[in-house]
Amino acid sequence: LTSEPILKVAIAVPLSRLFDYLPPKDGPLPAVGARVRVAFGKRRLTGLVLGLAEESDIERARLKRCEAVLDDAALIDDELLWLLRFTSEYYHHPIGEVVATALPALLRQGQAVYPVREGLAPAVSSGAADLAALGRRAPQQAALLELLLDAGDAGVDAATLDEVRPNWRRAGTELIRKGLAVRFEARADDPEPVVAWEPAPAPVLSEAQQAAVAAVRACEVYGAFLLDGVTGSGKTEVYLRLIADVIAAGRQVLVLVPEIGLTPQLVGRFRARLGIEPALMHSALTDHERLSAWRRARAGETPLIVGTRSAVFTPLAAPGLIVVDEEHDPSFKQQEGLRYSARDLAIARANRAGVPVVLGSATPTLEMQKHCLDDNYTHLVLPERAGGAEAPVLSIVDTSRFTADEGLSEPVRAAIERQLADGGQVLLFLNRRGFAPTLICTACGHVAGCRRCDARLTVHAAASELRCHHCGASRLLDTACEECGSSVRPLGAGTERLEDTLARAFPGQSVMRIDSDSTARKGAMDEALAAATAGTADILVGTQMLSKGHHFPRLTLVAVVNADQGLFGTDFRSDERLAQSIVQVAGRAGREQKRGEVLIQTAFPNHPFWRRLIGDGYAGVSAEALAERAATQWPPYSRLALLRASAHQRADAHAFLVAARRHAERAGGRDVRVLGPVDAPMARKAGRHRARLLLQSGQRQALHALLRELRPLLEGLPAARKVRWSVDVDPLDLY
DNA sequence: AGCACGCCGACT
DNA sequence: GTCGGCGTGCTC
Repeated sequence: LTSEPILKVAIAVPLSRLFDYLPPKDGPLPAVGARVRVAFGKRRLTGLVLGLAEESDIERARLKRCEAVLDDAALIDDELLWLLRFTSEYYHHPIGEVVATALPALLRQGQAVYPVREGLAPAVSSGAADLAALGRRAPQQAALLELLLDAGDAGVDAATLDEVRPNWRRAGTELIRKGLAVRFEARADDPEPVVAWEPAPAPVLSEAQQAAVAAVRACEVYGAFLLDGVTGSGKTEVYLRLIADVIAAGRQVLVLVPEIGLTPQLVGRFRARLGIEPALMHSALTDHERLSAWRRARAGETPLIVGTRSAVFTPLAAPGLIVVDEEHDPSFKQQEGLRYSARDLAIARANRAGVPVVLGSATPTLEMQKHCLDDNYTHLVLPERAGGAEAPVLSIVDTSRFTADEGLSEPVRAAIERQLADGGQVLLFLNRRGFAPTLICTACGHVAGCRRCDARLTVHAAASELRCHHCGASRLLDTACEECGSSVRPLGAGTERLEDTLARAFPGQSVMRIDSDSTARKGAMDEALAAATAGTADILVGTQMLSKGHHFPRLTLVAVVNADQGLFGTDFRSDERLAQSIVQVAGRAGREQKRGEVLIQTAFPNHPFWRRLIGDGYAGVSAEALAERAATQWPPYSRLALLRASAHQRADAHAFLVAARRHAERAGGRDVRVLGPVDAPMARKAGRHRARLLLQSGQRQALHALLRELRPLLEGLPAARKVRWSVDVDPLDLY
């Protein structure tokens, strides 16, 4: 006689362990993957059963019994459970919290997967005769019964009854007592999916597209494919053929996109070409909409799921293909709490499910290209479509020769004039908000700094303020130097100043600035974009937020005002990002019959980066970066982990990382290196001091083993010190 | 994370 | 005399 099994339950607390419970007093054992309601401390919480065990570290007598089983079968199947466990292990994040992020809010709160439909139905034996018998003596009951008989065997929902006969319950109880009606409770299924419509005809594929489709089609198990092609090269068409295949085979496709708001065209094309309504998963859904989409995906009722990063956790009854569109987009990476990369999890999931994963991008990340070089992934290249718009001319403007005091150099000014005279629209891209990034004293050189952190303050002229773009602090604009009282001068140019300069340089033209300051008001962004698209604005000044997703038909010139930021960044991705954003903005310059022009203002015109970009475009830049990293940093570069800590007290964040570092160094014999001093300047943001420690290893296993050892140390921190920490794993060490 | 316990300052 | 501040510890 074996003893009762023990339930291993994941609970949403920041502890990386499972909690043991005894099964409920009566009723069947919960399935692995089912939710249970448990007492946890003084609280009642919903947890997910992740396993059954014979024994527990805690003696049985001290174990609590779980109070209720919320699902009569597994809510989460083995495939998805594996992904949740993997996520927890890989990102060193508590399993309960991973489960919580993966579940729709309503399920996390313990609601039933399917809403219950309750109502009243006529008893099989009842009929017109009973109606007559009730007669005038019981008119309420008679009327209700008539309603039920009209509805037939299926009966009527309580909700419907509430509407047509608000006081039906009294009469209903009587009818039930008399055996004339029965109460029913049934699972309310989701409505039938929208009837398919006639798919739009498919265009003829280019040779490269055919080859790409054939390569993925030939893959009947897991395989990763990098679909590399610029905008307009026909990536979507490749997705469409593959998706259509998979759906025809009765399986499901999961498509991850960076931001659903930016991809209405993509969803529209799916709809038109596939003749089905995709299920959308994104943050703008209500809890009920999200649960409904989740349910349908899980039941296999919807063949196509399109969603943003959290959609990687959508359950799939029959996965057949995973697509990650714009693979390089940073929004696939969650930057808070559980720091997961939806792209990497999508790859892991495809691997586990034994299905192909297609990663599309015009500017693929270095790590994906490295995988292709190593033959882990298949590189599918779509050349620019013949007959399409010609690629724009890129040229460099040397700001060490042409001064660009207020953001605008003479060659750029001349180009703007030329393009405007020709009826074109101009976009100036400057990734720096405000009037000027610095306020400097003309006498002593003092720079206005933030009092809350060590960043310099940005001048916002319209608001007459100095603002810290780091911690958010702001104060009134100084009229004189706070140190010596001499006059102060704004140095350098932000979007606000550039807008000013342009308005003065081109008096007759309309200048429009689009950045997070100008679009802070609700709806302002849409208005601005509408004006920009319609062409009512001749000159656009914008930050990063303007770099993607919008098409301006009249645009012929793009000027990258300050291109040097990305050139010498400390972030190992900064050059990659710079190339990506230039390629992105450049891709939008030019209209029919008119080749676009891209001007890049830089003080380092001879930097090899520009030579490559102009010569070979993004491929050249990334090839160079790949070669350079292969020579200097790989393989260690391929296994990185960033340990982040933040605390109210600077000393606390510091002490924490010192402890982590000491531990890491003791473990040094196992091929893990600690990079960067803990004493590097700590940023202050949102009232917290943040510090980071970079760990590097040639061996994935060794790095993860070390992080696992660090976990108890991290979790054992006194809560009162308010130290928060997280681990970033980046990113080549997946498969 | 939440929640309770526990010990020290200003108050219905 | 208590209410409540947050430091400390615990959660199967």
